[in-house]
Amino acid sequence: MPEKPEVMTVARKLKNHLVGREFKSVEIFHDNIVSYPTVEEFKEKIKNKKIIDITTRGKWIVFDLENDYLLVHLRMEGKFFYRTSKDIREKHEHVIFTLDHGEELRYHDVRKFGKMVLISKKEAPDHKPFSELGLEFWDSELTDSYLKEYYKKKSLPIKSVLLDQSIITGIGNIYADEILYRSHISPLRSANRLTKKNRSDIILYTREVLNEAIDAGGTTIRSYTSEEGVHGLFQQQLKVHGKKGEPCPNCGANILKIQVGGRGTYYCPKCQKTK
DNA sequence: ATACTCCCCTGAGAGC
DNA sequence: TGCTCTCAGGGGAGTA
Repeated sequence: MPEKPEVMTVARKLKNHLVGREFKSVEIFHDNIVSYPTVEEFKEKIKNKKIIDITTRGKWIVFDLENDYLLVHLRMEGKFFYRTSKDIREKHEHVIFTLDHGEELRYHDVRKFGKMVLISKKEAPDHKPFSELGLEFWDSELTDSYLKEYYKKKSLPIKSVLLDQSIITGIGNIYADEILYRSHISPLRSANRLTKKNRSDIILYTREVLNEAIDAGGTTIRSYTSEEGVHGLFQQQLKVHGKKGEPCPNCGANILKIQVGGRGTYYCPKCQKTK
């Protein structure tokens, strides 16, 4: 389940291999992966597009193609592999880009949850998904007063609000738990009842957790691995996520697992106070 | 406007 | 062994 650190790791690997190359054509084997424009337009527009750069915005991988952006969201299990036209297509390879030199970039996604968007740079800023993404965690505009403006309208649990990509973008289920643990805030607290100190801690520890995870190359958990060198080690530094029944590293209390907004949520009931 | 529910999709793991 | 059931979850759509 790639979040910002994993997406950045994948994007960096792709960049090293693909900048300066060209998409010759593309084959789509599962139409729902392409969310914009139509599949036919997507196939037509991608032809002979040179890859200038590869970056990220939120959890999206951004292929900079001169006049267009190709955006890819890996969702739960999306991965890229390099193959050649001689390799038979595997069961879960749904999109195959033909590059030069007979090489192919294949998008593999067991759950078929991933999404791709091909959009001109001109219309991109006012179009989904760019138009609905909040601040990156490193943005200097991410301040207590910025969060306050959003949080004051939110009675939802802070865990759910951390996953709202229109406020801070890039946080997913694993890092949300870790951020709240370090902030000593219960995942169940309503966002509009947080103190200024709570909001400042969220910003501080969001940056701390995500930067540490990036340094570790991301988190490798459950099915999420990638042939393209994403074998992150941050799972070794997780304090609460996935630790149900284990002692809290801080106080020794049993880590609990609950559901918050339909998401599995791990926390220490002693360190992370409800008020 | 916010918040809630359902849905997408498949494989892993539990229970029998 | 092999079957059926439940769960995992980011985010979009539809509805209250």
